[in-house]
Amino acid sequence: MNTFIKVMKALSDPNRVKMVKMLQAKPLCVCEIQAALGIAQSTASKHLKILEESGLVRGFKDGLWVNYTLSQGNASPYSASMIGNLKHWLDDDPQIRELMARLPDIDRIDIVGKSSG
Amino acid sequence: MNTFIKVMKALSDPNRVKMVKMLQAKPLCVCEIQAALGIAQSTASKHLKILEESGLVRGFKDGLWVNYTLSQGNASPYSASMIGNLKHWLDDDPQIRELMARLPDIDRIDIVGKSSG
DNA sequence: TAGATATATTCCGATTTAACGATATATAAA
DNA sequence: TTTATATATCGTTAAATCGGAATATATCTA
Repeated sequence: MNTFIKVMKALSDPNRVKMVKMLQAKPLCVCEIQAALGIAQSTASKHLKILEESGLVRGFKDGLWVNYTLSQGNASPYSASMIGNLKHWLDDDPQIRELMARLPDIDRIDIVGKSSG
Repeated sequence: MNTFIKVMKALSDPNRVKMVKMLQAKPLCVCEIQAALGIAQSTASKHLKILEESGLVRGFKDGLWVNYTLSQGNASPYSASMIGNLKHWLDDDPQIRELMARLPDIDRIDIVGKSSG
């Protein structure tokens, strides 16, 4: 029961759902997700932790960066099923469309140093 | 997006998930659900309202009673899909098993007057 | 070692949520 | 109309949640 509740709670927040949709396109680091959603770094990091603990995403450390990806059947059947559903769900949503349209322009290389200039 | 979030939020609470599982077996009125879960009447009523607004359940008035049932494809694809998933999900869960085992004994006829005796 | 940087964690305030008791509403029966 | 009863709503309280700023941690570079 708790495993199921965790997945439902993880998907109860618009920012976390947006993160899942973004990760369908490509792996992203925290700073890219933060930039795409326009939220604080700590907020992005915390949301990703909740997603990870639900089994929906995984984080792979690569030097200073942590690359997040969608889980691939390794976690619970609930998270696996929801990841499958979300492959097509919400594709028509205006917020999601706008976000996905901007995603190709989001790149950690462009983000570096943005805050100071 | 909001439609999807509502379904996820509705299924983020253990008592509401239990209600959905119970309604798989048979339609139930508020007082039966309240009795099965051991919660206050106002609490049961509010949870059912949240489930109804998410499209997961529907309430049919019958005199003094309101019979709640699972929705049947009339609502959003999200609620329809989750209702389908929950047909088999959580059947092994200890809390759900115990609840479902007690369900045949729950009947509004037996509940009437229970509080004063 | 010292400095820079990406991420995680902590702290705090604002909002939401869940629970209950009390009350309001609607309907059936007397 | 009065009484009883099933459900819905309101008011309140405690706990959970979300957001950002500040700080801690880890890693790369000089």
